[in-house]
Amino acid sequence: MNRATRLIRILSVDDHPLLRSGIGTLIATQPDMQLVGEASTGREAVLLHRELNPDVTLMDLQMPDMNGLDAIIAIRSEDPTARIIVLTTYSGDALAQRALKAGAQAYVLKSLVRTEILNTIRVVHEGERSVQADVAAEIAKHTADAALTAREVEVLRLIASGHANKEISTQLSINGETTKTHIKNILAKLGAKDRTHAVSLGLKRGIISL
Amino acid sequence: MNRATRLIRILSVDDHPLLRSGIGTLIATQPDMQLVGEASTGREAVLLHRELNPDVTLMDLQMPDMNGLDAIIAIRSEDPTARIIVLTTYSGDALAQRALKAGAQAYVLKSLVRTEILNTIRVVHEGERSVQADVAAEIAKHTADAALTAREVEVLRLIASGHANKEISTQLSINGETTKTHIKNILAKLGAKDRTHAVSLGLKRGIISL
DNA sequence: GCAAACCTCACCCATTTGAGGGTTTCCGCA
DNA sequence: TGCGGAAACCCTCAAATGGGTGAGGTTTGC
Repeated sequence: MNRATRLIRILSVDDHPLLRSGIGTLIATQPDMQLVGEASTGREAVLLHRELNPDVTLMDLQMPDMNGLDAIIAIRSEDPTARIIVLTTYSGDALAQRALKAGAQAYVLKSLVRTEILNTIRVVHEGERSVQADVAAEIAKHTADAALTAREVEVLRLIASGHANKEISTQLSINGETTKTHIKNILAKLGAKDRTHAVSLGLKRGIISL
Repeated sequence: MNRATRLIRILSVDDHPLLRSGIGTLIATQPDMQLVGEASTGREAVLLHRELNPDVTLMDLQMPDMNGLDAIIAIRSEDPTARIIVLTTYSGDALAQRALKAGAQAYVLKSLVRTEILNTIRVVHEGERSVQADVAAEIAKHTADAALTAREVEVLRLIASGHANKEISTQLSINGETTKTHIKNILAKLGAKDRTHAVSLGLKRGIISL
């Protein structure tokens, strides 16, 4: 129970081996930290977390197989006390807000200098939430006006893939009119002129990704 | 002249400190390689390359201040024998082709396993052309059919911003029918179902950016 | 000097999209 | 238990989009 006598056990989740390696060496230089596992997909992360029960998990959001957000949800449902720090490339990422809502404790930009990442790990391990100040501001800017529902995000994703309304309706097993309703709501919420603009804004704000 | 007795001196250029760190530790494990410098912007890369004159440079394409492509052009104009390996996140990146044209020797995905990256460094250091040929062919697959003209890229960029055909026509001072023609050509070349899909593909292939 | 792109414009026509209104059902939460 | 949001469905109609096809004028490279 005494933190000073016990290493912070860390699980690192990222699909880029080079990045994981960077995190690994960073942690290796810290006397109070220990890397206990690495995962390259969300699915692996869930399994490893169950097995290792780390103190802190560093989680990328964009990954193949199972994305970071779903992984966070899965992990937190198994272990509501799990402490997870989201690592992401871009600020203004709408996924970040959802990740925090899903139970992540903090949100850190990958481009940050090492010391700030280490600080965040320690702060989160102490049990406090921590979100980068500028990131929080960036998120706040886009959350009040543009909070798409799960269904709308789904539709937006299909739009980005080039699907016509009919195809979207088929894929989601809903009526064509319903698809149009969703799209109208998406355009209104994002302040987009048309579907194409909506995709651009969605990408810019991290609501969807390529 | 004797390679076996001399370390491969490497310059690493990436705006993510964690990724640079990963590359650093990767190289540190290799007896025949040595990391001699790190840069986080294109501008820094040009200065450091001039100062250090490394054997091989690992260069990210997406960076603040000066992007990797411009950095490659600058470096190669100073030193036409410079060996540069492009590191990128996505395959099918149109920027990659331009980077090769600008004088880069190879093109490697960041998500590749470590050994393949190391192999590429060695091969490029040997000065073999085979890599470039292979990669060029690989990329040609994605770019031969999708070589948009300057005008078409301009139109695609405006589409991505959410502009309607009329607005595009006005901005470019061309007839509405001409705009339609350009868009038709864009859709055909990219193999896109509609303008929205074209934007997605354009982003994915690095033809345009947000 | 000619072929090959590229940019430009034109016309026809089917389909898709998006702006206006609506209604109903369900679910969580106060 | 009633309120609000989300999700589904319905209707009309003007505007925008995209496919097909052709055809001038320019620049560029062989």
